[in-house]
Amino acid sequence: MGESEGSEFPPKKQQQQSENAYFQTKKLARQLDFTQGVLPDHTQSQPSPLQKPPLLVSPAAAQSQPQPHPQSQLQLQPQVAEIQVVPQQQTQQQQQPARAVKPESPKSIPIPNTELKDGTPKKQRQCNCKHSRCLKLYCECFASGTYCDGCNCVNCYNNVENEAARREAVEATLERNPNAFRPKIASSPHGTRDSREETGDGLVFVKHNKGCHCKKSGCLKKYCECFQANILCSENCKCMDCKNFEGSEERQALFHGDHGNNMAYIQQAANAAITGAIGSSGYASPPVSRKRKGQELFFGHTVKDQSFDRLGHFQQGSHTRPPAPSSSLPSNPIARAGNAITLGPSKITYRSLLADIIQPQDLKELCSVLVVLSGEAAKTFSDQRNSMEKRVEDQRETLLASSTQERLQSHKESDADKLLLMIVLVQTMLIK
DNA sequence: GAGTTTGAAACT
DNA sequence: CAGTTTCAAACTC
Repeated sequence: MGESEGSEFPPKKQQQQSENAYFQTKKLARQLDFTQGVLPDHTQSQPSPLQKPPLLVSPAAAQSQPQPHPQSQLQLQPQVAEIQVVPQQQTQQQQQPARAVKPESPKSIPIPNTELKDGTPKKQRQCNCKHSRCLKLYCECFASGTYCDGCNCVNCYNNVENEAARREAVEATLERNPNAFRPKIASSPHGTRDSREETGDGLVFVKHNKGCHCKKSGCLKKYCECFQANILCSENCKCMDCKNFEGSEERQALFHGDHGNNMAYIQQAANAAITGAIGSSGYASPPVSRKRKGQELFFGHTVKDQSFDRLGHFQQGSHTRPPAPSSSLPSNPIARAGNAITLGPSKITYRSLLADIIQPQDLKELCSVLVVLSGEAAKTFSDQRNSMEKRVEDQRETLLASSTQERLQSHKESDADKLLLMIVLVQTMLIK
């Protein structure tokens, strides 16, 4: 058994099945054809600016799950949400209604696994697979639906040249798990963008679809998929000794670390908020370069894991251990219910990425900054198109209005996001 | 950079 | 479905 050659592609099992399942898988493959750009008609899907493109779905999955962003039909789930500043252009794009997006070429499939370091967007991440031929989910590229490009992998089949093998691998993978390429982190059925929009409170429901099964990491290391995605563990998780829950001291210790003055950090967080990275199909956090000491960014313990699940019991941290009286509804010391709105079925609520960075008192300052900036912007554009000026003025007015004491007193965490967004927008306009 | 740890994915 | 093995990323030194 020659080691790296060990596994066959397709695996024997699949080969055997392949005849019987041929037509079925063919059908699947059609939808999964990364190279074609022919999209099934999913126009009923709602293009959600808040939702990253999930995956190609099997027919079954397609039926049972909310439809992803059209683009997703070709782009597999991005592992990471883009958090860089999003120029208005992009915003507009996001707002565009469903439209079939056709990849220019296979190479376009790769999702910008934006890796931000100091605010600099980086290229798609590179895998280092040696034994999987990059044809299994072990491979991040494959798992995210992208071709390997510039990776350090060995014997890679995840490329155009080996499209056939790749396709078979995709089929096999889907056979095992029809949702294999679907986002692991996604808004819950109750937490689509609609919810968020409707509430106006920036609520969003995010959790790991399968949940993690961590045993030793306390769910506070990137081994943990939830942690890596910057979300709290949920009732889906079966982890042990979980510390990735709202209120966890260990967890808080992580992000009360050193990102204090890191503008990039703030910007990223702001962008995440802006782009709606949270709840996206992709991870909400930048994949940050590997080798990081200490668990740097915890961009927002973005999600608020509300304590009760539908059955009235809470899991957080409990997936953990001693059979806590789960039925007795352990008073959840954590759920700092500040904004902990009880959301019925969904126990996760959106929480500002900046909630722990920007304090209530900072809001006023932010307002001031924005007022000044918008004022400058207004001047800058005063001799330009009236519409532009008006726009800025509008923003300014909006801001001023929102700066009232009353507003500040009843501020919500999401205000920080909005303020930063406005600042970014105004700055962008000024730069232009 | 090498070695270890970890947990998801794959396999039995 | 549970247990085991394989794998590659995360992490440590």
